[in-house]
Amino acid sequence: MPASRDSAQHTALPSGSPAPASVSPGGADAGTVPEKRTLAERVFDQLQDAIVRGELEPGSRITEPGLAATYGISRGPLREAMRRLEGHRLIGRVPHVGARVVKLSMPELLELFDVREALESMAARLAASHMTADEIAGLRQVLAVHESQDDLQRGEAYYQREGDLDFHYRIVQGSHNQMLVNLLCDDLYYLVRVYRTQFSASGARPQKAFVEHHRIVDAIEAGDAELAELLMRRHVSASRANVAERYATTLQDASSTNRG
Amino acid sequence: MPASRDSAQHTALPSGSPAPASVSPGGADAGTVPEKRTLAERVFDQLQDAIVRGELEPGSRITEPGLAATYGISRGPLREAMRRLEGHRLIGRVPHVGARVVKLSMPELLELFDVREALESMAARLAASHMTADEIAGLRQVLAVHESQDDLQRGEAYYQREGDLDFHYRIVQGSHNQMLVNLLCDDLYYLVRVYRTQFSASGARPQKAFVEHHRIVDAIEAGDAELAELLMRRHVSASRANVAERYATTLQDASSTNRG
DNA sequence: TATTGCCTAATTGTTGACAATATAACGATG
DNA sequence: CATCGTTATATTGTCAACAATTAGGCAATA
Repeated sequence: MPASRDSAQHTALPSGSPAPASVSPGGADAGTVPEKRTLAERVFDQLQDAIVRGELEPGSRITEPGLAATYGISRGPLREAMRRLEGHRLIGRVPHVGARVVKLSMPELLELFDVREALESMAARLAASHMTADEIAGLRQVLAVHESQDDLQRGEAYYQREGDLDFHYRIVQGSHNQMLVNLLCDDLYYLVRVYRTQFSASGARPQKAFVEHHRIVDAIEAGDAELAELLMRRHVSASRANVAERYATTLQDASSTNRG
Repeated sequence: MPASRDSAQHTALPSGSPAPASVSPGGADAGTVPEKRTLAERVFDQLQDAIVRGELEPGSRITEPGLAATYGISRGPLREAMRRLEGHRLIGRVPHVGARVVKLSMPELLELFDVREALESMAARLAASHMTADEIAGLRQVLAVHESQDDLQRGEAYYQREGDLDFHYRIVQGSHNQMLVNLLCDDLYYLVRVYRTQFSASGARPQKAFVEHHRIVDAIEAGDAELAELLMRRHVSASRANVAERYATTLQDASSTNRG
């Protein structure tokens, strides 16, 4: 049983939604209960959150005594949490030297997009075959919320970004391939969020993305695996191209500024 | 720097080969040097190897005092190694209960194949664009050794299996996408090896695989990314179908035996 | 006999102290 | 003045002991 005790709780949806199962008692501060989970697990979640939200400077050094003091635990469980973070690539470690918060370079980000393209297109393909009616309904609801919030606050809205990730998240769930779910939801999507805070990436091309999202759901609902795969591949690829182009522009501006 | 201190040393090739860089002093028993790496790293490698080779029964329980005694270390580093193994999905853990060696079920194995299909087809596509002449030459050499050994001992040869993995391994390296390399070489390929020992899978359809391997290299050498991707996808997919069919046959035999 | 409750034993979770290593500061020397 | 070697400090690696939790055995009871 390789199982999956992970598979993060996501769902930025404000109101009640069909949503997957796992509600888990991990939501915010659940009062002052003695906290049943292990210290290592708790501090792992806290550190993961801190890194993803950018509260821990990307690339900054983190020391064990420092963190242990901050979180009020000893170094034992802390080291286990750090080893886990290392596995998820949220921190980098060098033996006898120390650990640093992950700092994505643009090449690495583009690598991430290629991996996402491969995995998410496969997820869409499987989702078209395996997704249940309920799951598809939930997906449609995500899109609805998604758009209404875009009506409210256009542009690089916070909820738009989380909403986008929620959309992808649900399709991956819909693949019913647990290994895929673990890879994307437990590892890659956290890196995506790190990137978004690190580069303070604007939601980017929301209008086009909306249309693409709808087309993908249509294909999934129609059970057209090939089309769903193709559309998702294009969707991620376009997102990647968008980022790459912005980056190229930035580089160009910088160099011209340096010259002038 | 998410870096990559991992990326296992593979290479089942008997003679000297161009091979990638990282030779590292991790080769076999290097005498009686004081061993520079940390205990946690060493025991991680040892446990990983023991699991992959099937020396630790799949699904069997492993206790910390037991392992600590076996490897002559304390529980601290051992727990860190186990946390890492957990991240690589080679063991499953439940808090306060214990850990078990991974045991792949057939559905999980088929999931693994789907993920491989997605990632490796992407790797082949990138390899077609980014692989150097040297790397391609090395790849061809792998194929040569591969076939000559098949001449020697036909069928489910040990080297054939490792050779097959070596082939895939090098193409992934050739993608020059470090994230892809980490995912496949550090995680998935170990699971593949677990499966091979667990199901004592015969190399399976070696002749057909040979031809497919050659076609893939041809496409990569020609720089035909689309074709390389397509061929790799078919190659993995065929392998999956082969496994699935064997499994179906096994099930059928079992049920008819039960009936008869 | 099956079930329930307690109790013992074993294992996991956590801690603080000790040893080994690397970074940085500092002074000596060319 | 720059460079090299030494020392000092801080951090990481490792260990052994203690606390908390779980699983299994055993007796008592319906």
